[in-house]
Amino acid sequence: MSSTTKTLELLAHFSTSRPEIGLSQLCRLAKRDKATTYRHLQALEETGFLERNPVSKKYRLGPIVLQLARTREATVPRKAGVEAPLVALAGATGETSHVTVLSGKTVYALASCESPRHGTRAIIDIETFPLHATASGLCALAFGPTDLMAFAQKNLCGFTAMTPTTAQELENIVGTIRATGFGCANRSYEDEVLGLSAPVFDQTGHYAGAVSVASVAARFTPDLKRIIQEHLVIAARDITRNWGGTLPPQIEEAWAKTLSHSNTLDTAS
Amino acid sequence: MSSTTKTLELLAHFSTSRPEIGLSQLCRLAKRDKATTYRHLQALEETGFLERNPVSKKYRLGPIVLQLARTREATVPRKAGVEAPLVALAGATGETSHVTVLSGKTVYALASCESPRHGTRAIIDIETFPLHATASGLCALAFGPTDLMAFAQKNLCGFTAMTPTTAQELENIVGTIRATGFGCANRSYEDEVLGLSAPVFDQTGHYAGAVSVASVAARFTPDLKRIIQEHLVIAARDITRNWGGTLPPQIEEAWAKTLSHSNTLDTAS
DNA sequence: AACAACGGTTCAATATGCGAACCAACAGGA
DNA sequence: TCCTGTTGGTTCGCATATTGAACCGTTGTT
Repeated sequence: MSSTTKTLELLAHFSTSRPEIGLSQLCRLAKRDKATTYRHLQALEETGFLERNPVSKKYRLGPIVLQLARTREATVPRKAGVEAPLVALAGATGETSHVTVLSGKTVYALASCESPRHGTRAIIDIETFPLHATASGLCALAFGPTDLMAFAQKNLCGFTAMTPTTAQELENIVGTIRATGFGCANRSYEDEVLGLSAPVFDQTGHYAGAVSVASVAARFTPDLKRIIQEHLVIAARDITRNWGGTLPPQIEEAWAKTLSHSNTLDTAS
Repeated sequence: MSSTTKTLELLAHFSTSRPEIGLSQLCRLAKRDKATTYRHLQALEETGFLERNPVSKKYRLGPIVLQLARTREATVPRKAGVEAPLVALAGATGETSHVTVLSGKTVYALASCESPRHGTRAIIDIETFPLHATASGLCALAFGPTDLMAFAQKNLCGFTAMTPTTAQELENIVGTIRATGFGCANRSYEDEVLGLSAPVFDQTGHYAGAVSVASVAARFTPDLKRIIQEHLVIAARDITRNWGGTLPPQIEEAWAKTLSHSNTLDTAS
């Protein structure tokens, strides 16, 4: 791993829930040496990726990332095409909805939207999604580049008792997803959360990301599952269209087939 | 210069006007070795800062920057981004300084900062600034949305003898502001106050607001004007940067031109 | 076929990053 | 007051990761 990679990985520890980090704290989070981390922080500071909070002396993200984000969005307008379908999806299902994008071998959160319908709801506070344990990640394995599966199988860490930890388990799950057209992660990443997702495609015709609904497992029913799936289809179609892509016919067929007899499927599928 | 710094500097070459760059092209732009640049690009790609356009094979910014921007926006709201430059501006000019934002057709005060240097000083105690009579308002007319002028001309109320009250007067003033890059309101809102302002831009590339200095007219001199203008430029650059924006080149050009021969201009300009 | 430009790779030399150890400042607690 | 545990920051010798000239294979143009 290059020095640059290690440096840039430090930025992943900043989030809305932990927006400012001091040197020692970051060393613990990243499990790194203090001197090294300090030099890394200095490099990030002098390039504008981090700045110091003048009062707390801690480090926080710098203004340059706003600049880069604007360029990215101007280059690949993704975020703008997601807002409306996402709000509609959260409203229709009453559950937290989010969109992820696949870049290289990593699944990133792009946007998320909570529904106020229930007091308890799933919170999407991670930046990158494990391939084997989340609905979005499984969707990428099922419909994304074929070399992703081999990569995922090298890192089958268990998050809950339900997390698939063998290559065979994972293959089976992905096979089901290919057949149904919907990613499903039943308490495999967090104990109380059940995720459902549908793939989204871009103008190159490749898998681009997934739109997902994270439901509280305790209130999940076959009825809710069907409602979520129906609206996932709508959202996936909308977003795919907004991104200039088209849905492969086999995806549409899988969806149609799944929905036509979804009442006969149980929630564990 | 560290390896990481050199790597991160590569990202600066991506912009809305040049959103995708190939290896050789980037080597020329950055005046770097090809092998080195290639490794740098790989580091940026595996951390998600860059991704390959699957059709053109060129590099472009990755989705992770959107994530970082969201965190930054949540960490440092707009108001926080003006504090430090505003204090510096007030300190350097010895005059009351403030920042306004344009929202719809209204110019609001966002923050203000007084300097203790003089016993008499301008007090910014209004919440919204008239478009045709204040430096901030005139700045919005000169660099903001084009439909603002028509709106302003419908309400040319006179505050002092110097307030422009005809559409033609206002057009002339705004024309001067576009040419110089600085808003100027010479006793047109309050009898004893002369305001100078510079525009600030946000991540959308649009006019976002103005940073201004309100000076007591009686002690205004060409020397003070020049000092204020120089520090307005610094503050406008800083705030624009903190808000994730970039200054249009024509603004920078206008400033450079104005400052290069400001000693030949009188205070009434 | 010749040519140029492209992305990508090799390898010796050395610049660069590394981390244990160390400093100074600060903040409770006894 | 001392003691202890923080914090951010620095030093220095060693080892290795980084460097760039040169090279390679492919693609597209003339």
